[in-house]
Amino acid sequence: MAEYSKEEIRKIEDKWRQRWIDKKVYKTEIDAAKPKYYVLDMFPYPSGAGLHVGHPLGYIASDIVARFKRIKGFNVLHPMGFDAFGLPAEQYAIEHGIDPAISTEQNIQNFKRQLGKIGFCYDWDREVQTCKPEYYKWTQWIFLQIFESWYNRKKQKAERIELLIKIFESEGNISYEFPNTKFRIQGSGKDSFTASDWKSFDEKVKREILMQYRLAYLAYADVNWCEALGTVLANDEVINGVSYRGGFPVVKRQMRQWSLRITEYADRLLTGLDEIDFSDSMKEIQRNWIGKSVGAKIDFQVKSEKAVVKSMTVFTTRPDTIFGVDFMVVAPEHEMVKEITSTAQHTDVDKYLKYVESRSEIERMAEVKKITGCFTGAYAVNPFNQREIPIWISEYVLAGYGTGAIMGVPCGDERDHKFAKHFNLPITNIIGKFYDGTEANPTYDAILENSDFLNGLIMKEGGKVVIKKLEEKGIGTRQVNYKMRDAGWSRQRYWGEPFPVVFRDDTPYAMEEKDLPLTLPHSDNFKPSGSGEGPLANLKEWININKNERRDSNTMPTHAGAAWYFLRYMDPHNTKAFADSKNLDYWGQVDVYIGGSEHAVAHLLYARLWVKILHDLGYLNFDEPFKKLINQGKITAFSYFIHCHTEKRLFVSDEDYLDFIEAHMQKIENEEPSVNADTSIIEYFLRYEINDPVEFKSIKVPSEFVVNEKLGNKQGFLNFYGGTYNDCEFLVPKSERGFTLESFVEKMSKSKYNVVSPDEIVEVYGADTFRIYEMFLGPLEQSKPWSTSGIDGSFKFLRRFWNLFHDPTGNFKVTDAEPSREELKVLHKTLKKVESDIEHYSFNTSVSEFMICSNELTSLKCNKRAVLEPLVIALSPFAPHMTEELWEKLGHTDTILNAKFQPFDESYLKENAFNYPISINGKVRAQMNFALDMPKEDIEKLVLASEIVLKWTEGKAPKKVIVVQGRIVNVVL
RNA sequence: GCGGAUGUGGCGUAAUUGGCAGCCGCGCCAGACUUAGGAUCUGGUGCCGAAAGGCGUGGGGGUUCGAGUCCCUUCAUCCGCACCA
Repeated sequence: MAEYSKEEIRKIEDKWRQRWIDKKVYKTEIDAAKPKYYVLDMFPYPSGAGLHVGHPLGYIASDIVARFKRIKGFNVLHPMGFDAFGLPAEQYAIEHGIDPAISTEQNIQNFKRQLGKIGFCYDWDREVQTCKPEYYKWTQWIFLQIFESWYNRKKQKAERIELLIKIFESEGNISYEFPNTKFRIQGSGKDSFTASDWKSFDEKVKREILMQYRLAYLAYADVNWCEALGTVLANDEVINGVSYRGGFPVVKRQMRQWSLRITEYADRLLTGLDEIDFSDSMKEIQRNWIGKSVGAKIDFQVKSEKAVVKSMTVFTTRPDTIFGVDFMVVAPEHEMVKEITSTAQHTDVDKYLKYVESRSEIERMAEVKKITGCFTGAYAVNPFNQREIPIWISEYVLAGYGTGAIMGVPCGDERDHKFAKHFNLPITNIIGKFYDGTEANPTYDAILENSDFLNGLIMKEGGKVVIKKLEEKGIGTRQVNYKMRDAGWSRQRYWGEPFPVVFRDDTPYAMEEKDLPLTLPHSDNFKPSGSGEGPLANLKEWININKNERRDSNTMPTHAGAAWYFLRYMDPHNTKAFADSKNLDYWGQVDVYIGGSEHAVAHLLYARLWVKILHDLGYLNFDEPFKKLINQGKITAFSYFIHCHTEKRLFVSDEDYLDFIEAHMQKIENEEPSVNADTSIIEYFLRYEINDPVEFKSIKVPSEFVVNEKLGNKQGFLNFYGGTYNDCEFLVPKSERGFTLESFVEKMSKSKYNVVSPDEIVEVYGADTFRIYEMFLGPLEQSKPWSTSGIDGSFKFLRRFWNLFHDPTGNFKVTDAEPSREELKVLHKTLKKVESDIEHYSFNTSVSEFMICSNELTSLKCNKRAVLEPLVIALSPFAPHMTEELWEKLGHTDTILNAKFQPFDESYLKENAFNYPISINGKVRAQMNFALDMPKEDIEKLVLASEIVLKWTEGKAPKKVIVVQGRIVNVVL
């Protein structure tokens, strides 16, 4: 009748999925009476390939948490949406001429269809799609808030730009220097102005000055220009000098770009990490990316022929080593290089600059160990002892970090030391025996020598002393530097949010809120202009509003939509605000955020930044978006290959192939095979006149033809290659255990023929088995290759659980009989373990516990309601369909989602006796049962008197007896 | 080079945080049943050994009555950053 068969599963799962939709069981509303819980998945980019089995891993985990929290009495927000703007849809459009809006919509429908089959408890009424005008209206609106604000360093928070204007009107910028210290006011050429200066500036100059302070600003900046993609890439989209997509070369180029002044938030992004629960590695990646270093900025006087340049500034983290400076190095791109180069060095410097220019980014990165450089002929003067120090240029100093100039301290810095040795520069030792003459020592513990007023001081203390002296002399100060750059926010792309600004006289003005959204115009030409402007520049009537007004041809990066989507879920249909405060205050921070670690820097930093800005501007009462982050491991895939001898037209199994290699290697090494080598395999292949394993080629076998690591569908495989191999013979494997294939782990990808879609698994086993199996694979955060071997175990478990409620003929049979103490113990043990495991995101062990429980109840033949009902509830987060069906069969009319998770009762778990392992010298030799409250002394006596212990002690008194109550007894001889 | 993580049966993994190493599942072995299925059920299964017993958590050393767990050292693999002064 009602066996847990594949047909029955399909019926049950379809039935409940439909009913959940009809009854809107996942609809979420604010409920002040309940504590809230916000469970968030990183929303997917809807790619054309659809979901593969890796995607749902995190979604299943978060779904379990959401359902669990719900039956624990929380009001749970668990939404889903789509990160729908992005490059692939646009590239697809360029190749196939299909509007990204259409292909994206199709992909989203496909994703939703696939997600719908797995039984997730998303409230789809709250779905967001970042490419929808209703949504990106608010992305643009938030962008404008950022544009209309500046960072008040004194208060360490963002404020409205109007406040800054007020300050300028009353005192100029005396107390608020330009964030970009190189900026000079047009006309005056100065970097500061007074209140009356401000009033005298015209509109354009005022706007330009304000632009220097805005948190979203437009500026010429070195950007990563990728010729092949015809666009600018963010730093995190460039890997080893090539684009992360396609691997095309990337060069530096100056462009007028929008940027977010994230560097102002560097410190808060850093300290904020202390109050959120991210993994150590994730925090470390962010810290690394922010790259804070504390040190000093020091001015050195410069002596050069032309004497145009009076001084240079270096950044150092080690001002304490000031007397160990033997040379200066500036970046080849440094602006003063031309001015300070002496006539004698002119040719050499020119030659060197040409060489540096000729080197691509990739070469520079690949050859970081290569030491190059050139003397400029100029000198810097050590401000404390007037020593003249030669100024060099070298590519190991980066123009973009610090001041683009360093002081070389060869005894303390490894790179400086190598440089000095390479160019035969003298090395001053200021750390005595800590420097051995062959290797730099970056210690902080040395007592300084040869260091004038620092002599005798420990290095750790020296820095402060030096900074104080520098400040007295007015030639230096404490300085903090960050590796992190401001975030480039413009993309020369079509498929993204247009910037809600209007240019008048080349100056951007914010659009008014009532005119938002600035919708993305329809286009048939998605190709970038290639000159640096995006495809929107092709739409002349859109770009040029009128003679004096122009729009921005760039769009925002995908990060924009993703930087705040978790806020929109709280109030997704609001047309008056990005979300109202009632919703924002109720749902607050995301309690747990589950997603991949690949978003460690970009997405998570931008989301944190936007929340901090919105917090500063008074829209949010929290300033970190995610309380806890969990990174699910990647699911990789096995790719399979078959060994083929294309000339002899033979296929051979991996097993035989490996034996052949082994025998072959032994033959080469020993002239003749060793005694235990299997020589028959060589003879076997000799029959086909095959002498060497290298004659075989590996041919890809798409994973759909593979069953349990073996070739499962021979004909399918042959058809896949269109009959090319139909004449090939399959050598019968020696073990006769099936045709094993060569396999290794790769990323799951359409092009690698190794993608496994959840659809096929759900089709065969049902969603519940799929969910259980993915969780049972191992710890959530661990990466693992996908393999279906073993999924039967999960299926069998569910069937066994189902069978507890049914008699052998499949009739529902649950009794109201009193459960035995033993049965109750099984129940409460399971409830206890499962609850704590879910709280710790240890889903594999909770599945394991359910298996143990159902095994035990099966052998107890337990079919009692009092035991089974709480278990159905407990299992419902993992297997929602089956448990909902059982719940109904148990006579309930409401959904199991509204049931209550039964807390375990410790009293059922209490034992009064314990089976002590008795170990002798740490080795367990026996078991003895004693009452748990039996005093140690009594246990000791009984143990020592026991036959087994007497056998080992041989009558001698033991040295020591350790009795740990409720744990173990150890007798030391 | 720096930083983070991980090493346990044939495989995926577990071990109440210092207390019986190998739970649960796959696979494998044996048996039962049978409508012969890639089904189901029962039992077994770390390695060596006939057994007694011995050996076992990447290797070496240490602390401890007791170490997969703590400390030192070393090796391997994966991930992130990488001339950041």
